[in-house]
Amino acid sequence: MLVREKAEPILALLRARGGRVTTSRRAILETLLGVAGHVTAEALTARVQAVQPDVHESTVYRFLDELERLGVVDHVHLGHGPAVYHLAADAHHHLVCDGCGAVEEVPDEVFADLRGRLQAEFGFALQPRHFAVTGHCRACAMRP
Amino acid sequence: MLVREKAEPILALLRARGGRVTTSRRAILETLLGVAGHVTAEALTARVQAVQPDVHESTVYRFLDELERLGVVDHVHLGHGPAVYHLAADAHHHLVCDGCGAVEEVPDEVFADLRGRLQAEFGFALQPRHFAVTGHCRACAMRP
DNA sequence: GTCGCTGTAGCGAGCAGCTTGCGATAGCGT
DNA sequence: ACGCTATCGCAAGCTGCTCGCTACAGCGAC
Repeated sequence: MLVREKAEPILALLRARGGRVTTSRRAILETLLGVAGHVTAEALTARVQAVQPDVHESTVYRFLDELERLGVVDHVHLGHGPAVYHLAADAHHHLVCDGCGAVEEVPDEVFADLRGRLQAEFGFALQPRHFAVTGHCRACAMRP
Repeated sequence: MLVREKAEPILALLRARGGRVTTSRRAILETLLGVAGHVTAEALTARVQAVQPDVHESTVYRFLDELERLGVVDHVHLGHGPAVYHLAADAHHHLVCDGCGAVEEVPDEVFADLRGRLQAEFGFALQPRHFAVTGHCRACAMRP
């Protein structure tokens, strides 16, 4: 399983920081690595519990927090619902439609001009990852 | 009181749509008009209750919703806390610092290039009002 | 005025999405 | 194998809103 190989260096990093590698954590990490794209904490918990039934929701939240501190994952708020988690290596930005909720991923490069401008004019280092950028998708823009 | 004059056309609009003007609603609207900038629903409720003690939190939420449907106010999520409400007429965007939580308001015009690009390349009509744009302010960008 | 239809109010309970305190358990360095 | 302590599962708690209910109060019509 490729996932297991990807998990090892992360677990090693965790250990190096004085953390402990438990069966729950291994299950959570491997599940997360096996998911393509976005997952909510709830969905991730459900998937983990399919393998290790008594891994608790709170354990998942605590470990995701830890992984975030290690720089392995990020969480993003796409709208009014739960946050979604994804691998930090897979960095990108999100356009979310206010009308239908559709999510489109866009490369960082699209934000280059804005980034330069905010830096120059406001000294602000843009990092638009934590919240999605909202608007209306092509289909929803047609209607009022 | 200037606020009372600004309230009237809005209340008239509300009435025209079949809504009713109650003392609670008048108090909420006048309080909102008297607040410069952003308020959370909770803070607004507290201010209203200083004048009309038994206006309930749920009434404030319901009326803010209504005002949002009328296009009078907008709510924005600046970060992980409660949403803030402000007058729709006072439209602008928000830069929020992930480090210290500082909020900077920027004119819409700064987003013009990005808007054009997202429109051209993705057919996406940018409306980045509902969620703040995150990053690091000058001070926080200095430190890791 | 006052009648009556119906939109709103206040209240309390409920809900989603997370967070926390706790005693028990299990990693991992020695 | 031992012991320190990080982490666990669990339940309860918290915040920020939302909803269902019944009584009340706008507002148009008479």
